[in-house]
Amino acid sequence: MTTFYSDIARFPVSVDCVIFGINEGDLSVLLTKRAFEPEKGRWSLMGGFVAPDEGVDQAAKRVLHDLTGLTDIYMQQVGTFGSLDRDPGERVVSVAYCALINVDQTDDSNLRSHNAVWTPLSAMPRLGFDHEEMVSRALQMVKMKFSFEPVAFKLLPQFFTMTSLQQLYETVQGNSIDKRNFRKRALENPCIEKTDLIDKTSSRRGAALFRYNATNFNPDTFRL
Amino acid sequence: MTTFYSDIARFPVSVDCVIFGINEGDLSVLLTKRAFEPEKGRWSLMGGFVAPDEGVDQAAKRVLHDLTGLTDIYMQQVGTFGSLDRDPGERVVSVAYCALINVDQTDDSNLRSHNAVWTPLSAMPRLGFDHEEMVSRALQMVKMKFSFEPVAFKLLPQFFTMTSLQQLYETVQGNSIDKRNFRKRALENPCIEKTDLIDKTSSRRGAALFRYNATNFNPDTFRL
DNA sequence: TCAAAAGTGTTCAGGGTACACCCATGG
DNA sequence: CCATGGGTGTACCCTGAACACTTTTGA
Repeated sequence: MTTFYSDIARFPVSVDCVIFGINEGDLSVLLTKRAFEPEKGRWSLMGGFVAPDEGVDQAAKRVLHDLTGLTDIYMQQVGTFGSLDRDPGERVVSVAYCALINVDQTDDSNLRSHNAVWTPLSAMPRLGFDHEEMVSRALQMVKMKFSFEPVAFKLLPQFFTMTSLQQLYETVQGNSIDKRNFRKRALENPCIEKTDLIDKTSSRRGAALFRYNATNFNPDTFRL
Repeated sequence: MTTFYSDIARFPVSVDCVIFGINEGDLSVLLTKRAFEPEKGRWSLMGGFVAPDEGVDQAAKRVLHDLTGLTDIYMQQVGTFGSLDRDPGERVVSVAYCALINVDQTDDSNLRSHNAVWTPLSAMPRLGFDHEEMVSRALQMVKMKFSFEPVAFKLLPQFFTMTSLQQLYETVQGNSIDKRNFRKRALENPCIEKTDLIDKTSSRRGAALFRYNATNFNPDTFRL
């Protein structure tokens, strides 16, 4: 390859992943306790450097995959953080990504070997670098999308009850929602399908299980 | 400074600016004809490389300032483009920014010396690199913000008529708006203030000039 | 006097919100 | 039989959309 650019600075480029999941009913983020300098011993997001033979988005998927074992995960760029002093080790430009995953599908032993822990948003420790800013920006982005895009289902198992879906919306949006209004709105979306399955774990009566069907998703009418 | 990271790749990081303005009534973008390889002779966004002693956001402001002479300009990150092959010259990671400026305030001679031209969105040529994607993403972002944030005023002169404000909204949103409804909504926002000034250039009767007053801006109620 | 843009209220419908009771079942 | 969560319909209000005529003044 011919190189046209000379005399210009080059920087390490990293990706940092804000990974959201519902753990024990709480909206949580995967955090790791750093095993290396800089910021050794502090909690931080899972990240990694972009390699010469991979795109930046690709690097984010690799980091997520190494940590969780998951592939084909929806990831969204949150933003790029490029202040001079954001990394005390060296000047690094970092691209933050946000992922929404179903906690049940993660490989627990893998998480343990990376010192990764699901941490409820309500009990977040201080994070190293500018990772708190990344988390809050990612959260804000998720909140915005929740009403107009079917992102909630990425956090839930394939089959879920209306109550669990509603609780998820209440958690993320931080308010309480009227049950009847919520169910009415939900069922207006053809992509939310009732199945014949019944969940008996949460009540004596049993609750119908629903499923998200992407085939019936209509981006113009979806609303929740 | 101690360096903790070794054996990792380093890349040139660039910024590219999608600069919107209203030129002769058209929503336009500042494009330049590239004077250097790669992609010499093609139209592209104005960009530059991030220097070792400046933050990424700072670099974007510098590029904008060099081109337009403007300072203190609202710039918003659009996203980071990091595909392997996005730049034929060398692998470059680029952060796209979006700026909204008032065309009247730009230094025309400066623009000329940079081969920069205001180009209506309706007559965009093909752009080099992945700049078309950057423009469309930036435009989408502006459209989203237009209703809920007072960004329109960044494109207009300090004093403006209701009609010009409405035309701007119609242009950006791509629809036509009822005059009475628009004016009613506009005046519900205390940050839009009527002045005693009258513009006689656009009609025999003369139109009242309004002003955006940031002091009275309320982020929770603003709507247009 | 006429052309051209400025300015001004009301009506109606649809969507969103508030609200309370019966059902099914396991223990 | 009772405690627990599941499931259902209606009334009202308010916001957003549709709609037409008068005013001013320079040429």
